[in-house]
Amino acid sequence: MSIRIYNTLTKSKEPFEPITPGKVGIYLCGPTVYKEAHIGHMVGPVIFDTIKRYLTYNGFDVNWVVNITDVDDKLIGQSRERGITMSQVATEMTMDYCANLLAMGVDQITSMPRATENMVEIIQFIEGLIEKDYAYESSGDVFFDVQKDRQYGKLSNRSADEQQGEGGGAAAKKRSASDFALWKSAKAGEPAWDSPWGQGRPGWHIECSAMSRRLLGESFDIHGGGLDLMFPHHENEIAQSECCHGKPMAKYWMHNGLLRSGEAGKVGGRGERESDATDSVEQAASGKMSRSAGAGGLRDQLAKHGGEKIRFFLLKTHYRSTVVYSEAALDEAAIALDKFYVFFDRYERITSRSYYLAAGDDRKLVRRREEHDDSDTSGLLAEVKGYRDAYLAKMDDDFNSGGAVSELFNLLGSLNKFADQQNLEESAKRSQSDLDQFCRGVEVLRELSAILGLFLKPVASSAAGGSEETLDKLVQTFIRMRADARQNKDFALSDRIRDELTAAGVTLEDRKEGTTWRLG
RNA sequence: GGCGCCGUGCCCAAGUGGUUUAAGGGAGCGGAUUGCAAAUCCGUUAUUCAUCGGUUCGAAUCCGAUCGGCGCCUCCA
Repeated sequence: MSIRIYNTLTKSKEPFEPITPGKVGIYLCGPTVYKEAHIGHMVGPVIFDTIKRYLTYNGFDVNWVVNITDVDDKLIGQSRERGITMSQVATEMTMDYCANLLAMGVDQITSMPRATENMVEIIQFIEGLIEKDYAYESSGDVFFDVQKDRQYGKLSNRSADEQQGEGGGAAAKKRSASDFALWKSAKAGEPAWDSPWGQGRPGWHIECSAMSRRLLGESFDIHGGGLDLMFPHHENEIAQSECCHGKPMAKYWMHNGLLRSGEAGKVGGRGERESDATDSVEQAASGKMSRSAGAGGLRDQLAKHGGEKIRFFLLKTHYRSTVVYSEAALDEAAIALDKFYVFFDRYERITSRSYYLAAGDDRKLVRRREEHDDSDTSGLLAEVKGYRDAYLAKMDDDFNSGGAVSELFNLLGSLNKFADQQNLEESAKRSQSDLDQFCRGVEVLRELSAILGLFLKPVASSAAGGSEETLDKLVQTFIRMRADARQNKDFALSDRIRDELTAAGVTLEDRKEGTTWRLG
């Protein structure tokens, strides 16, 4: 079974065959860094981070590029508003973006080129288009001549004359309304770069054509981005690159679904949105996730929920679907995730080792899928293999992370059941061979979840550093007091101790070999 | 208006021609376990996949119509 990818260009799933065997080039359209990111900006990075992990797991050498747009009208606007330079705005917001990516576990990006650092390449690219007569200069501006591109509109299935293009002052300079800017002349006081057409800055689309060529070549394997970028951005990228090079820009075009913000009280959903006659604030906020919709800062959301929860929440659903973001939906994801965290504690009780060390270091986790030893097919391991095969089949099918997650739950259930039945928590009753089987099953769980970028390292406890130890001592004291009460059959007192701890956020669990506790 | 996407149990969600008389998670209910819980396990909640027609030996999966939702056509990921 090989990997298949849904290609927007052909509207069908196609077998994945990279242009150069063994190597994969991916370009993902990144952010315009003028304001702090919101959760919607993380959908693409999270899914492509997962895609890269999966391709690496399958033995490919992946080069993943995410661009940073650091010159643009909105950036200029921010710099004026805040009284700092455009470059300062960009640097600040790029750092914010990168910090958010890391918090979400996105650490697979190979390079993040900035538009302003690629001016030479951009200008050369525009010159090439002018030479080939696909672009023209018009009093300091340069436009792409859409009429010259016979194939224009093939990605989004539109014809050139349907497109409005930029209006305003630029319209008068254009040969036809659908032409779009490659280079914009600078007005007084705007950041500008020297060019053959005078002082100015690049248009929105050209940086992606120029930087992808520099870093990935004239033709590369996968180009990705949000569904909203399909038109006009990606269409224009195709026009620029393919007219310039005379060959396909990217073999596979992938578009992720967009995030919507949902109203409180509803878990989410693809379809309905309740519409009241009154135009309430809540209603205005329920809809497309965008900066204007008051989606809430990602920074706050990350602080509140943690990156792993949000990542899991996004990966639970197929990347091409619309996801509705709400607190209720996130709470549900948290409950589901907890099943794994609870199991990791169980693993630790059984083996006296941290789950996070179960299969060596992280690099070993992302090994080639062929490296499996399936010679041992005894009871548990046969089941484990079944779930692993199902998991990989789901991922092979257009990176169906939602389906893959369900196999993770199946695997988890299998491991819990085995631990129950073979009394693995009671050292006197268990057998070494059962323990070995169990550990090998857990290694598979760790390996498969690593593909999704989950459970790679312990989630930072809400209690900071040193106070963690103090908290444990404190809780242990209560546990001892409660144990005494239980000895004396004073259940009223023992229950009160437990209830009050629960109210304080500490859950107790009585086990054969003693009482344990956890937060939450 | 043009171009697309979607409608699966109480909620979320995979599946897109037969191995599915439909995964997985949440919620509910019943049971095992527990002093009672928590956690875990077992059972249970869609003869049905918006509706109506059609194609087919066979459809949630293909085609058409209808209803409902969503996105893009404005430099929003």
